[in-house]
Amino acid sequence: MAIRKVVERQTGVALWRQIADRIRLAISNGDYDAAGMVPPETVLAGEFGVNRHTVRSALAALAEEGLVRAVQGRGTMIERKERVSYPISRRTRFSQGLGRQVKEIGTRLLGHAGISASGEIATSLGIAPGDPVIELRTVSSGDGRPLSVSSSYYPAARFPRMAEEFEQLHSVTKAFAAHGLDDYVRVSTEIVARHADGDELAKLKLSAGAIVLETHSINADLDGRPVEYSRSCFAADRMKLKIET
Amino acid sequence: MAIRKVVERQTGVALWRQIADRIRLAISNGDYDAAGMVPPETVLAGEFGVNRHTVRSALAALAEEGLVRAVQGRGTMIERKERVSYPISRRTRFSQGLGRQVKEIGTRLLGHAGISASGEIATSLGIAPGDPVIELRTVSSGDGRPLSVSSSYYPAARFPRMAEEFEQLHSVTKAFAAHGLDDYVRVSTEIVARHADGDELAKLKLSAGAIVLETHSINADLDGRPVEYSRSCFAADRMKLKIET
DNA sequence: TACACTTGTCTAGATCAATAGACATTTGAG
DNA sequence: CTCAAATGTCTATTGATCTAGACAAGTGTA
Repeated sequence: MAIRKVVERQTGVALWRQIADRIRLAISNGDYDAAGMVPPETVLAGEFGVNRHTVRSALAALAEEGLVRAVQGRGTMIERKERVSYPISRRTRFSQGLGRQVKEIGTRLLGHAGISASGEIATSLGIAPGDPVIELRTVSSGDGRPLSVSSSYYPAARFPRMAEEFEQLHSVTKAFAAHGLDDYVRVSTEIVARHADGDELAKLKLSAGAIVLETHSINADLDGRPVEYSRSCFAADRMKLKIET
Repeated sequence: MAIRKVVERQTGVALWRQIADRIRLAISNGDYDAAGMVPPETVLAGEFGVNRHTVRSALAALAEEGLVRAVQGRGTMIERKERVSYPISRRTRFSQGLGRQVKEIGTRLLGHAGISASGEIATSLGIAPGDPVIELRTVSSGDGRPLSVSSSYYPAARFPRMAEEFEQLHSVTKAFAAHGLDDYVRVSTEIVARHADGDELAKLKLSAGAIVLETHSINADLDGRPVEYSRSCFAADRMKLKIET
């Protein structure tokens, strides 16, 4: 059959990258599960209507990501296909949600700072502009692959030891508990998608041109008072967000 | 000051496109609101560390999108900056949610078909593989700009006249009501981000390399029986998703 | 072993992306 | 009016991307 899959020229996105993105999507959709392999280069070249060399560039990029492995004479095998599902609900907790999908979860503290709340941070936390907040910058990984980078903000008046507690306990939930807050719920989450900037590419170990899902979320205590405002960037080709309502 | 904003070379994404994406983001973040204009080409070229011609290519792409307008001698003015917020909650209804953000909302039926349920459709609707479902393909616009394309699936046994009713009433909620279903709720929504394919680029009138937010959502009646499974693609640079939990 | 099929490598040429510099044209302020 | 500042247009050059074709080398099957 050889359905012609459309790629566009002169758009500022190289053909090999468009094709790499399409193949990555097909792998993660399970389109090639039957064989466990990507179709031969000549077949892909035919489907996309490009030269075989262009397909090879795309496959080389995916091999660089560790997604596929080419073996001369046999073909190109799929090494990894999963896209981790991150559940968002009233009881969103980072490590719990990923649960069985990844064996080993790590959240590393990149840095922390005491700053004064500006526009969106103050609004989201329901405090006055200029009030002190504590900022935690973290990167989270699953099985060694970075999944997200976050900046989280906490009202310093209520959670003065947030940075130190988090450093010790490696958990926001436990750091809240150390301040006497036993429970909290997700109030709202905003989601946008965009291209990753240079800093995110480095921290998430992405190849440039990659997409991130950026979320702005607010957690509140059971009385509805905001306790955390958080901006996270998820590597879009490794994650999906699952909203439970 | 002239902070060096990072763009990466040899990544398969042209510099002018990376820069266009960054400027679009800055506009939508309101970074240039004070002046109502984009900084001069020479300044942008300095910030990004590229030639002025490269910046001009980026601005030309944004002008093509209708986001900015350049005037010789004056500068490049911002024409449009909003990103429509689409709320997702238990009571998600397309047109209600957009409400005051856009004046005029339209959902156009691209086509419909009677098909038999395959894997994900059957699973999501809780019916047997091979059972008949009705597929509606639609494109939704706000103030003339296309915002999303969707394929929605309904169990034909329960909603046999879905296509005809929708065609008449231009509303899923009303078409459900015509079948005797007065209320339904959003059960789950999965969100991934990826590059748009050729078909989506055309239907959403995007410039290639653009990003879409793809959602897979399930709506159910008040007894928890699924009534709709829907796959939607939102133009990521025009929309954000707001989750209320 | 012989063969079909696959990936790996090389060369050469065409087109696109980016840089560099020069100069024209328009606008708004003094 | 005069001038500075901004966008518009042109030429030339370099490097990246894509195409085209040929052949080498590894794999699995008959």
